[in-house]
Amino acid sequence: MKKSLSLTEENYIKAIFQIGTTPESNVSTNALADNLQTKPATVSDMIKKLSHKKLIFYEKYKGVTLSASGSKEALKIIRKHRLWEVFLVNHLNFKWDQVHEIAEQLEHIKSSELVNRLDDFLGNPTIDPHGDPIPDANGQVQLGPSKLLSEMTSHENGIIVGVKNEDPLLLQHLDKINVRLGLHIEVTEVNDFDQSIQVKLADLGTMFLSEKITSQILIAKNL
Amino acid sequence: MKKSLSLTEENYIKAIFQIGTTPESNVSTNALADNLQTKPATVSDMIKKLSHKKLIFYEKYKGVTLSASGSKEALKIIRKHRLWEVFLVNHLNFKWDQVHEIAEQLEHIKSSELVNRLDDFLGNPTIDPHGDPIPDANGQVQLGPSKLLSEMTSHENGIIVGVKNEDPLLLQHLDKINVRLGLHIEVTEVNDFDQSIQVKLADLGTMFLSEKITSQILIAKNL
DNA sequence: TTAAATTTTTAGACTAATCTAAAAATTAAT
DNA sequence: ATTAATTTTTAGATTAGTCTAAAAATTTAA
Ligand SMILES: [Mn+2]
Ligand SMILES: [Mn+2]
Ligand SMILES: [Mn+2]
Ligand SMILES: [Mn+2]
Repeated sequence: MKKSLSLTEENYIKAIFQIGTTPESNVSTNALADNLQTKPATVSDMIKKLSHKKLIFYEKYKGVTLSASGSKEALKIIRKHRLWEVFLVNHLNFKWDQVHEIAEQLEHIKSSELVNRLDDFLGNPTIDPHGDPIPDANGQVQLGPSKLLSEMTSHENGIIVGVKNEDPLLLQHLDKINVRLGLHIEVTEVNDFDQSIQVKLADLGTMFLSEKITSQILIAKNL
Repeated sequence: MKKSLSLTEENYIKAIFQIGTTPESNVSTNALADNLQTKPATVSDMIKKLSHKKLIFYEKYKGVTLSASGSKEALKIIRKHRLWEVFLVNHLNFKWDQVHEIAEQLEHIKSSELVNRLDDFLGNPTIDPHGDPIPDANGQVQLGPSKLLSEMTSHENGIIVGVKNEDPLLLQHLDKINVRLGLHIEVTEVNDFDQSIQVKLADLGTMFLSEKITSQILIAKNL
């Protein structure tokens, strides 16, 4: 039986997964240090360990990518994180801006039985409170097509399906201006100078959104 | 703001609380080493640290007792442990013999907001699945009078209100012989030789119970 | 009340995770 | 194509938590 990952190792694996885009872009030492709020020297050490454990592929000075077993571990952690976020919002009445920090702790609880029962208790949700897809017990994620609101042009429309970032300040702001998942949105005007746009939100009227915000909002085609 | 306790420190504080009886019996180094599955030398070191942090009172070679702040911390951890056990049994359909290990992890999740919301979600339970009282948000526990089944004499009767031990093998055995919390029990005979007793359980008829079992079962007066 | 047994503490060492400072390799700019 | 800037790795320390072995204190027994 292979020994289970330490909390720190889990956080590295998750960070590598989340920084790395598809397909396999090599994740740099500095990017990891940044993401994990640690120093490059520390990352270099940990990378050697994870590489030795065959969780990542590593060539000196070339960055890392997850191996198959590394990806599997990452997906398990992300699954737990997102299921717990659903629990916190749907059953404990937390707001979507309050759950990420707590889920950062809960995602490390080790018990596959617990995760699967939690999944059932929650009704096998497919997305978390921020619109992120929840991997199933086999690590499969199904992810509908979507694009950033910042990439849409005049008269394009769709449904708000996610936010890319879980910064509480962003989420609270979106709450305040009534931008929520599931709402229909239509771009009415794009300002070429600063990329700010005007949108019509469901039946709540029109509003202006800065590029800082539109670059964090995911829209799906309104089929 | 005082830095929060490490997972290890929390486990020491909890162990000291649970070993120490009322009033303040000094908890020995060996008892702690035993309970925490570690070595006396390790305990000696940690004791110095906890003493320095004023969580325990310590005199060399004399054992330790919790300070007021130490007790407060212990009660917070125990509250979390027991609330999570209620969640696991009542909402995720775990059996009472399956929850202790998982609760050992969940009890270290740090968020008072989470604990209090969980408490409300569960309906502010006063006991956990093993009959142990759950401290409230202020650390208050209310504990009805009870005695061990092993201390009862012929014709005494009462209600089964708790088990002292969470060993899965004990709990599974109690399940198998239909010994559950809330049942009425009457001692029909005590065997002086081996302290085994015969009992009448609710309307399930009579059975024999060894001292090993009766010494783990708590009975309250049937008022 | 000495001696023996037990408990507890100290001394010294190890691992995981971290840091700073400096060296080495890579990448970008002249 | 050299040089300069940046990134990454190594070297050497540090802290928390742990261990073994040995010394010191306490408790128990003769
Ligand atoms: Mn999150
Ligand atoms: Mn999320
Ligand atoms: Mn328990
Ligand atoms: Mn319990």
